[in-house]
Amino acid sequence: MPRVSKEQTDLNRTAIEQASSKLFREKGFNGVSVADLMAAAGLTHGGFYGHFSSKDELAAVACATAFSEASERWQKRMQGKADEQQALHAIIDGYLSSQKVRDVGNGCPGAALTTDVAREPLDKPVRAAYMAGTEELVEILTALSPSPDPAVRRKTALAQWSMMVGAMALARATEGYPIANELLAVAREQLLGDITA
Amino acid sequence: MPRVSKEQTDLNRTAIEQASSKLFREKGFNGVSVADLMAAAGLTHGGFYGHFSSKDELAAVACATAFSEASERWQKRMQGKADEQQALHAIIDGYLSSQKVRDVGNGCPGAALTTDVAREPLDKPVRAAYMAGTEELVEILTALSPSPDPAVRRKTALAQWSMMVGAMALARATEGYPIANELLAVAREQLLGDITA
DNA sequence: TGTACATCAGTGAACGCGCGTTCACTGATGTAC
DNA sequence: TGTACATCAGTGAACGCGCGTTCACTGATGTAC
Repeated sequence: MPRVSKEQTDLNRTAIEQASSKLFREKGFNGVSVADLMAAAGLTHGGFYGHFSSKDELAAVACATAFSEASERWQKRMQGKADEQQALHAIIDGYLSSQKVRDVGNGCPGAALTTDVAREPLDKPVRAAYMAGTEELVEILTALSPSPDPAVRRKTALAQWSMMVGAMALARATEGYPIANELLAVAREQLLGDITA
Repeated sequence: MPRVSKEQTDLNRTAIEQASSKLFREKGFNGVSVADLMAAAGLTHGGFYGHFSSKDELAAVACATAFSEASERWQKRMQGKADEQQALHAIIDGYLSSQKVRDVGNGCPGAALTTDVAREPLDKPVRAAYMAGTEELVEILTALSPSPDPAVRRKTALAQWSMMVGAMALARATEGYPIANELLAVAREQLLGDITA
């Protein structure tokens, strides 16, 4: 039953993007096939190239989608918080949860895709997408820094970002061992302690 | 010209391990084929299963090898340093170099293999190898912490480790953009500043 | 508004290719006398 | 020490399989009258 309404076509494309955004984070770019992605979107593999020119192109789109989702998640956590300190607290606390260790598919693409992106050639579109997404999240952290000096705010945000990504990536790789929880706890303590102090 | 002396057999096995240790870090477990690994060791693919029972088993061995190399590299950097503070300085400074961003194959496996290991099932041997290697490096950092309290030393080491791995992984993923160097610089500043302070 | 037809989103078979692993074979190494 | 032979590390063809991508086809959608 081919040919589908324009609305359905858009829905299908969105479904592919969202399935990819999730599956790429879980299994990496090379860990999921085009057929897997299409099946997860409820379609068959042949129609893929009607939506995207290559798997590479989709990787970039899915990466951007994942960062957008993360950004929205952060915005949502900030809502209703009394001040910047509490907003930052909510973001970091939500980020470094042991639940997120297991749920890579709905977690931060910054931590889930690092090495995948790092292994792509420098001119691949996914690299630009990853970098833009990173800046988007660092921007949010920067806005929440208490310092009046913009340079210090930026530095604080970048240091927080490195620690958040590092602790989460390491906790995932050491999942099941005591050190995984230690890493999360120490990062939380250090990052939240810095805020309160 | 098959059948080779026992000494040569050992040399060949070591060559496979070292080539794998490097290539897995560069391209990931799924990014290199058994044939690639054997070719890099100067052999043909068929002989692989005389040395290892599977690619999975080799992944664990290569992971352990990479961490051992890293540990030795750290020990070497510590040599001749006047005190713990200077030794720690040397390790961190060497770790966060922009040269290491490009030379993944000779860099820290902790940062190079995070997501690869995180995607392996919990019972795979490579996970135990990664965890043991992590503990090995964290141990070194712990020994260099200035605090008299063992719990504090451990926490300091874990926080440093998260920051080092996070900054390096992110710098690699954003290589070529200004933020890559920013991330390295900020992490260095924060980690080395903590020492001096 | 109804009808006739062109469009084109999605299907599934097929393509060439590279993967992890197996295996019959080779011939230098190692050993038994 | 020299010789005859068994061993087995390494070779390369072959296996079944899944990959990214292409393409002829289908039939509901969208359009022109």
